[in-house]
Amino acid sequence: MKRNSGDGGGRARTCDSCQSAACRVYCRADSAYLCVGCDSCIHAANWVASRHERVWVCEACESAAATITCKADAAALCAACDADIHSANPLARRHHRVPILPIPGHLFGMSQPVIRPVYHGDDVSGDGFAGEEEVGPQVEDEAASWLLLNPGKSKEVDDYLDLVEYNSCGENNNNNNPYQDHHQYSHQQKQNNGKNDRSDRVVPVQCGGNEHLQQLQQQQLLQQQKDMEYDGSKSGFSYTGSPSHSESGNAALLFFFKSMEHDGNFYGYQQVSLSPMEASIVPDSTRTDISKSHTRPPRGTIELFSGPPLQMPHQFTPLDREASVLRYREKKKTRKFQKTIRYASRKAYAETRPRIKGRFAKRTDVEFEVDQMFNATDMAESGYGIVPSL
DNA sequence: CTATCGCAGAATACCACATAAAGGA
DNA sequence: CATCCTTTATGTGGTATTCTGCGAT
Repeated sequence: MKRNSGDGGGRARTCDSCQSAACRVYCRADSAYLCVGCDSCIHAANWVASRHERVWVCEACESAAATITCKADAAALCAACDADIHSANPLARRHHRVPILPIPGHLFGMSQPVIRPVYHGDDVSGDGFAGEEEVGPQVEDEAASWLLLNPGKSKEVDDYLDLVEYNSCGENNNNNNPYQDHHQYSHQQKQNNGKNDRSDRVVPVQCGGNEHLQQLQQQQLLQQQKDMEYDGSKSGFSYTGSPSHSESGNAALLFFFKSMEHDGNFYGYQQVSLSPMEASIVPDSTRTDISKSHTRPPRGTIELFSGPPLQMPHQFTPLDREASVLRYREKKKTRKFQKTIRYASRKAYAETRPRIKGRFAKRTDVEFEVDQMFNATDMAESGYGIVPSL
């Protein structure tokens, strides 16, 4: 896990039991932070243990017990993060928040909240849309259709993602760790993306068992994928994701907002680049819903969303719907599509750095001296030194 | 109908190094 | 508690390479 940079906060707390995985729940009875696996082991051991009152760990800082649930964001937050996040802007202040409820039973099969990575920043930045867009009923439907999954759709999506089978797979797995399962899956997917093997494996191999059955499942999934992609295009919104910089692990998302289909034709699509830092401070249920309800993201992205088996949102009240649509519109207005430079100084250095075939090259002594001379001259002329960081 | 090829465009990897951030003294 | 030093992780851009989708054959 990358170290949080900037004002993002501290590191995720590790499980008090295994000391390795990131904790997800806080057991009040044991005063212990636990990962999903350990929680399952410990609290499924006996009836008394299962009655331990537990709460989710704050999804923002991942290091303190959550005290409130933000209904608008579908996120469990600690008091500090709640104050931080919901004082950011008037819209955030309007979020409906309630004291967090203890987790009943054990984690698997929970309806909410969904454990997922949290991104900080203020949503999809960028603005690829030329000018203001009209918000017509079509757009509203578009927003609603993706924001608010109805139970019927959930089933569809569930089927498509093969969640049922996948979940059961995870349960059958020896380590009982859905996080690891997911990671293994993504890793496997990476391994399989060679030119000679284009069959993006959806069904995890470790499920083992009948090879023929797996092939059949793969075929079905491919067909379902095709269907879903078509449906996604029709609804005017599909997305794919990729890490912008695999080296740094900085997983940026690439959202492709396919324009609405009119008269059976597509009118191009627009691309949104979203880095985790550009994503919203408030854990965004909208984005989460999108991630859950769309086509399987390509390699790289899956790691970003690695977590326990995906769960569909439980129930949306009219208030939730209104809030979600409102947030969707707000985001659409403030989208920025161009790349955001976080450190101008780094950009400046990168631009002046010597390159060989586009790659950064080592500076020779001569170049270094010349560079220093120029720097000295610049400082003398401008009175400024290094370009200040943003 | 399927397989293969070529092409175009998108996505990703790679590099060095300044700097932010964390931790220890 | 504040300061300094060391270590580690991150971010930056241009080009080459790889991947992917699609049409032609």
